[in-house]
Amino acid sequence: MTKIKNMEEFAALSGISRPTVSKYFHDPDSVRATTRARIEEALEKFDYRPNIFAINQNRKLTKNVGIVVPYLADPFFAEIARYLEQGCIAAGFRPTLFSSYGEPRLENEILDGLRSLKPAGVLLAPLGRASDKAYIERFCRDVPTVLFDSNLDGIGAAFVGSDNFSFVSQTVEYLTRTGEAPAFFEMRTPANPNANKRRTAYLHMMGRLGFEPQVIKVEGEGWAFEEIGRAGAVKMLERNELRTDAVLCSNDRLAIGLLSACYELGVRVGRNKDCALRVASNDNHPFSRFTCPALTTAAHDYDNVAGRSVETLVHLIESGGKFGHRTETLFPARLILRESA
Amino acid sequence: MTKIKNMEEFAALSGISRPTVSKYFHDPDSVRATTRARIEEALEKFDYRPNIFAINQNRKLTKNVGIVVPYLADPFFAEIARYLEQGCIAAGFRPTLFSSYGEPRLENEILDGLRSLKPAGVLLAPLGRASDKAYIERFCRDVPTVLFDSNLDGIGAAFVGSDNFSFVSQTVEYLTRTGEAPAFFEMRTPANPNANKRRTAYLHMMGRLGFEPQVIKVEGEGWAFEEIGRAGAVKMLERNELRTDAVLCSNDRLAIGLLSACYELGVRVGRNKDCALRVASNDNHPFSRFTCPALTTAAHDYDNVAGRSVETLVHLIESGGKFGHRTETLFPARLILRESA
DNA sequence: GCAAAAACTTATCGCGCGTAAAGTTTTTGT
DNA sequence: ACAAAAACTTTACGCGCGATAAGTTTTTGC
Repeated sequence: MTKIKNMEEFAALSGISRPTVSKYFHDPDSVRATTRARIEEALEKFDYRPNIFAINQNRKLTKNVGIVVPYLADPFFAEIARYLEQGCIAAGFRPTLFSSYGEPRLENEILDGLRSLKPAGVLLAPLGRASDKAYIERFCRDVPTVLFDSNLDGIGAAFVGSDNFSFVSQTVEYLTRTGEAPAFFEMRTPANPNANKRRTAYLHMMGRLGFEPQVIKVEGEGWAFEEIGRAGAVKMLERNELRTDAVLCSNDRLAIGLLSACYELGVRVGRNKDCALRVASNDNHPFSRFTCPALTTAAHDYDNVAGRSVETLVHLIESGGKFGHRTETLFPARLILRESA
Repeated sequence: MTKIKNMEEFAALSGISRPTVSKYFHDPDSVRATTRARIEEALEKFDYRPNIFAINQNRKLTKNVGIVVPYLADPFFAEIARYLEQGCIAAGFRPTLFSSYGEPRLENEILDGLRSLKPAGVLLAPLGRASDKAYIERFCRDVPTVLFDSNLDGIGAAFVGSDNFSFVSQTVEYLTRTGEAPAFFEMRTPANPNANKRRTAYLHMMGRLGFEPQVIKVEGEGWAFEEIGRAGAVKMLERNELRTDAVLCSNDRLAIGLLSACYELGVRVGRNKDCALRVASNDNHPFSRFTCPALTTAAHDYDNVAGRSVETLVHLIESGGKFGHRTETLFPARLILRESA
């Protein structure tokens, strides 16, 4: 088991010329089966791996893929990042995960750093409202990028996400069918464009069904949604602002805060007779099963959103980094009934 | 604003020789103030960045740092990863984040991939029991590595984590002082060595205080701790196994599941007279504030654990990758009293 | 079995930068 | 002001691999 320094040495030991070995590492199926076997035999004996920096320096197209999410400490993004990473690896790419942790400055820096990684493509869930859109647009002009989760009009080669109307229409329909029409509970200045789409969908659905809408906007900035939801809910409940006994939260993290407030104030939540409030929400956050009571929510299709995002990116890369026109793919929600509504 | 191809061109444009420019990028303080000014002036005008692959290929020591955690969808690890990333950046390194998602095979693959990144150092929170310890040990022999959160005896140049005895002693002391002595609630085969230390500390404390210990071991494998805790708690409560009215959970995620079970079964949790159970736990998980009731827990010193981990790694790197002897640094817990106990 | 196609070999260049040596200029301390 | 030290410039090589061209061997199809 000698230590192998470079591909030259390894090629000599395997009895194959270096260019052919190089071809093998680029795509094992591009060489003859017999030579592939000889290389792989040598590979077992000598445990050599090409120098990744030398590879990337010289290849025009690397196998790197950047995955950028707005806040990794949010289990929703951690979860979808997990799917995306696995999808990229399965497609033969080397994903690297980045989180901008809610800071536009950091988001820009990540894109800058990504540039110098010469990535074949990037999967980007932008911060949203806070994003430096011109900056991102410039980035997308240079690097094949698929946006996911959070759409920015016209930016990136494609968008893959969830159909917010499907989310809200199902919960509103369910709530109105089984009880009173819901109020809508959200942040005053949501970080994410999905929030706006959800509010619009709520207003639309209420109009269509002939109910009077009520939108409760709570104060707070940043990504501490649970605390913002809790504090806002305390105010809302103490002031008795609700004109109905049902609340639809813009997202599960707000709902978690709201349920926490209800518990503190002794407001019973659920669909039983002795309950004062029904609460539903959106996202199927990994913890929504464990709130008290368990949260009725509209679930993202994690599998399909992540899967299609990767597919689209691979397709984009194979198409040379440009699409004829920008596509937007939306997956519908799946309503998950639990105890809270 | 011409496009600059390489350092040669940039050096010419800035009026400084290439080797000096190279030195500047390695360490801006290593060049004279006047030349530094000239370079930085040119840098603003021309926006050039050295090719990161060429740098890393030729430097014996890169500025890369790998951060490896066992499960990034666990907000505890996402949170500590956030601190670590920021610490590494502040120290002038380029961190890359990896998660083994509970799979030993993936953990090994990450270490393999890390090897070829020639990292200056690695911050590793191993899976624990499931880890391939021989594999990790071999890795640590080649790459300067600081373990954090989860200790593996003798592996890595140093360990930084939390003092499990401090966690458990404070909660046990508090619970016994204010009511009945607690039972200990944990997984039968915990993934993490901290769990074993916590059980031992519990038994020790109970002995010291003269109480009869009771350890409840719930079934379940993997990293879905909430569901394991919930299912186990349902069984425990239905069978009426508890010989006390207080439960100390091994970690917050189990506690979240337990609280969920209590809610479902109508068992009131808290320190009020009308409550049937008190629940305390360990970790100060980001969501522990929002459980119902809010969870009394022993908090990790995120700041110090992450800060010291980075410090130790930087020190290790500056020492040439080896320490005289392996150090273990433990930070005590801070007891956080909330409604659950 | 034969020609064409496919896969291989040898040879050579280039990528962008780190690094070292030798010579030149600038700064420093007194 | 002067010598020593520090910082710079020029020159040159090497890192490990991608890529290409020209020539050779093997495979393929009929």
